[in-house]
Amino acid sequence: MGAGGLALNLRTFLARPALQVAPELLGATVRVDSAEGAVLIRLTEVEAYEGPADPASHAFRGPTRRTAVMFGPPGRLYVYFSYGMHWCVNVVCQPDGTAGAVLLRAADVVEGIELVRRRRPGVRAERDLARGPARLAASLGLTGHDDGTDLLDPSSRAQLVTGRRTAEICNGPRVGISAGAELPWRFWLSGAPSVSRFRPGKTRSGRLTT
DNA sequence: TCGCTGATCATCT
DNA sequence: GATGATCAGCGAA
Repeated sequence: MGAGGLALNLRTFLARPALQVAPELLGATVRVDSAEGAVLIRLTEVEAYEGPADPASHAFRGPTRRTAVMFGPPGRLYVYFSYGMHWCVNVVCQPDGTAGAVLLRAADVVEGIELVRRRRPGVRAERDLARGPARLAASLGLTGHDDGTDLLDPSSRAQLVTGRRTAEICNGPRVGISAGAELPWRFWLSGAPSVSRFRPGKTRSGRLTT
């Protein structure tokens, strides 16, 4: 098959608002190669961050040195350092010149689980390996060094492969933000064991439509 | 299972 | 100088 054509379709797929792209990324896989081996994960939870219109987005106040990648072409990784100790990974959306990104919040490890366990010693449950944005980044071995990596360039060590969804999609409020927290822009696969347990709002009966 | 807290630093005001 | 798209560990219920 023509890898170039596939990449072109993916580019078009990603050059849309994050709100549209985010739910469709669920079930897709991300592969990251390294000297130690490859790790393959299947996305189970994501969050949409739009551009300047979204008060919770890093792009809210326009482009800065850190957020420059978000304003560039779609299909690249936006990796940022958070809370002084964690890395978080986004996939850039929207056409070149417009900001938007999808935060990768959780995933199931499909391949390379031995390597992931070496990277995350002390984690027992398999579902916890990549549950949460910082854990996901750690599992993949991604850091600020990978900021700007083009997921659609075959020579990149990180690759995005669209996949078939196998479960229903749920949505709800985003996690860990103050502004725009009421927007239901977090999406996850129903019943996926690796989905974050965080439920902001403290509503115990936070049952979302099936 | 839930809720609180400390750790720790790049980025921006 | 303040802030944060977080996590792990702890104690209480």
